[in-house]
Amino acid sequence: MAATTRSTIVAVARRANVSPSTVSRVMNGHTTVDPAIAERVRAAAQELNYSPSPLARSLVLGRTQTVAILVPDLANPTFQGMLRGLSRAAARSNYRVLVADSLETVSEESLLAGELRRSSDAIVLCAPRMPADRLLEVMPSLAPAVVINRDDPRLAAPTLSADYEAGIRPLAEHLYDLGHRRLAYLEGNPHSSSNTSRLRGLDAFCADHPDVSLDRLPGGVAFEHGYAAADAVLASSATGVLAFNDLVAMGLLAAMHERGVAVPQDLSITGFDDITFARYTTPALTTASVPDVELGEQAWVRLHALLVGDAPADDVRVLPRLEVRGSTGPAPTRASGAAASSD
Amino acid sequence: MAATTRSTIVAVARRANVSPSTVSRVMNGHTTVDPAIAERVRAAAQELNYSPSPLARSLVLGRTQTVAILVPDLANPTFQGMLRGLSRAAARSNYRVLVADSLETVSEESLLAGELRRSSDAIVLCAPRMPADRLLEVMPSLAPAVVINRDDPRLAAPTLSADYEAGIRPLAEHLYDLGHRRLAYLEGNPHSSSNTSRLRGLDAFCADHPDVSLDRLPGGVAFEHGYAAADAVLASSATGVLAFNDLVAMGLLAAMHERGVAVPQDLSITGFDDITFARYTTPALTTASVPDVELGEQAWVRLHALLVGDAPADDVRVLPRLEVRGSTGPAPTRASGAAASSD
DNA sequence: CGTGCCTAAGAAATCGTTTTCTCGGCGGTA
DNA sequence: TACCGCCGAGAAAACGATTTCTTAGGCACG
Repeated sequence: MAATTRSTIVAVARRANVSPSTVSRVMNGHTTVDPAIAERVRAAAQELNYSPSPLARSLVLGRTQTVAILVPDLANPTFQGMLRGLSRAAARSNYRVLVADSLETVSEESLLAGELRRSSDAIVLCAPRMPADRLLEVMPSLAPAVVINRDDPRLAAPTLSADYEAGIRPLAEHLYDLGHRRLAYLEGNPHSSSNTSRLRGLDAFCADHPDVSLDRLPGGVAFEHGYAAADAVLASSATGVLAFNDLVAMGLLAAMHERGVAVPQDLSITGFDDITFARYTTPALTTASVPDVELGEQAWVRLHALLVGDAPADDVRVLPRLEVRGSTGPAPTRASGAAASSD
Repeated sequence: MAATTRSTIVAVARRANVSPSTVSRVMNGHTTVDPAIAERVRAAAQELNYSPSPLARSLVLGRTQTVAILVPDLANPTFQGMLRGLSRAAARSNYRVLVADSLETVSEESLLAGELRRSSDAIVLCAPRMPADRLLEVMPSLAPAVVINRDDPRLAAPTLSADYEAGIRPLAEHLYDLGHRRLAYLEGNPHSSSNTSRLRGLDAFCADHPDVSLDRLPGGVAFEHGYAAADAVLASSATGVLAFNDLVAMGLLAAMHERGVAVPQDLSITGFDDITFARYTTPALTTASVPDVELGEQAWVRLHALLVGDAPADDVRVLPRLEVRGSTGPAPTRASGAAASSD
């Protein structure tokens, strides 16, 4: 019968008439023990429905068989993808994943990271809004750790990132090739590293195309932010809009639909990330594809190397791939332009 | 200076010239200790950058400050929502979340659940495909635990569920009211409880409407399954399709679009769950809304009650809410029917 | 002035393992 | 036959905290 109280190693030892050491040895198959005794121990363990306490093991072994991941927002499909990639890859090595999202609390992010790290063996840090100096400050206490989407060269930890700076350019060029000259960028969080990266890319683009005007508009990171930005977009008289990410683009898309603004005839919209659902919007979203699941998997590969002391694998820097779909089209002629044309 | 090696409680004790007991007392504020000494201890702790090992605490306190959640598929937005709800609610009580998805390995699901449970204080079990008897068998060893979407009355654990049986009926009635008489149901996993629940609901519906014919077609749980079912749907000559969930519906939608079948003019399609993206498809998806995030939050409420020994809150059984959007419309007249009309 | 209680801090037990360390016995060789 | 070395199993230390148990000292009261 299964013991009502959790059975311990000494219970098994008593039942098999051996010492706890021997039970441990049998369970872990470390040293060679007399086959007869081993069998007796296994039987006793079975009867008592014994399995070693992970806690006690962790304490003495110094490893928890757990990795943590901190993401800014569990509602964002991109971070969900990273979590999924990490979780599945780690599971293959019999590691579990401790998850937390920091929501909007940038201030306590580093404390949270520390706590997570202390109850796991390693951590994946995805904190686009944490100030660079603070990040550098806490990193040593977080090791082993990998960082996602922070490209500060001073970071000692392995880094996985998408090259947002280079990745946004093809989107802009795409719009340019379609004849768009008045563009708007719906910003993400102003202080996030991924936002500033995109801005750098766009600045470079503008420098190469003096005939383009680019408006920076307040945006955000989710549907509602894109939705709320609709009026500002129309007021800007831009014909092409680069949204911070797919969610923002979808929100904008919905708002434009409600206002009767035709996409892409009156207005072209691009997203970023290529979340699964980007191809199912109306029209399907032109975007730049970031392999989130793969980033999560690769994060595990880096972490695993750190954990077993292997030579650290190279940093990963993926180039987002332009994905042209229906939400972008030729720039409207001046006459048939969007409602905002002032004359 | 921060110690290079993790500082322990005895290090702090030595530095403050007190016993480890006193340090512990100060850190936890349990007994009253001399203010001067307390200050000395705090200073020492600060200087050594000390924070107690969660592992050691867990071992002696018998709680890990962690809850686990097992979901069948981390890629499914519904389970992501539950995870999010759980994680955020638990975080408010300073609990962390250990996450795992069982993917397609039903066989090892109960082992995985046990492992997860043993390294946490409680578990949320979301295992729609685990056989009922096996579920009943493992539940005792998993307590404290809550179960999501299993309505077996023999279950001792608190249960959170959506009433799929009752919830699918309004969808069917909706199609019926639109004139559809030939319906098809794209099944989920045949052995999943949520699939059989829907089937029960549909059977009842059919019993009340003898003039309706319902085809059961093999489907699945993800985009690709819905996509792949397109030909079978057309061959069935159904005018209204109830997909197992929104993902399947979206896959079907895409396939129909490619085939030039107009939705809802030629074919009406409904989903289930009302994932965030359901309103952004073309046309937007008629579906039944399940509050996944709230289910996750309520799971935490139940778990928390169990953990602190409160009276268990009532089981939750939510009724999915019909959400009519653009993917359903009047049944086509016989002449203008879908491509499958054989003449 | 002595006894008793209360407080505050240290000593030691505990949580459940793993892993040295130690010791007894056995076999092989000189 | 005696000794050395090895092997298998138990004893004990360690992991890093918390918490009971103990004890010393101070204060109040008789």
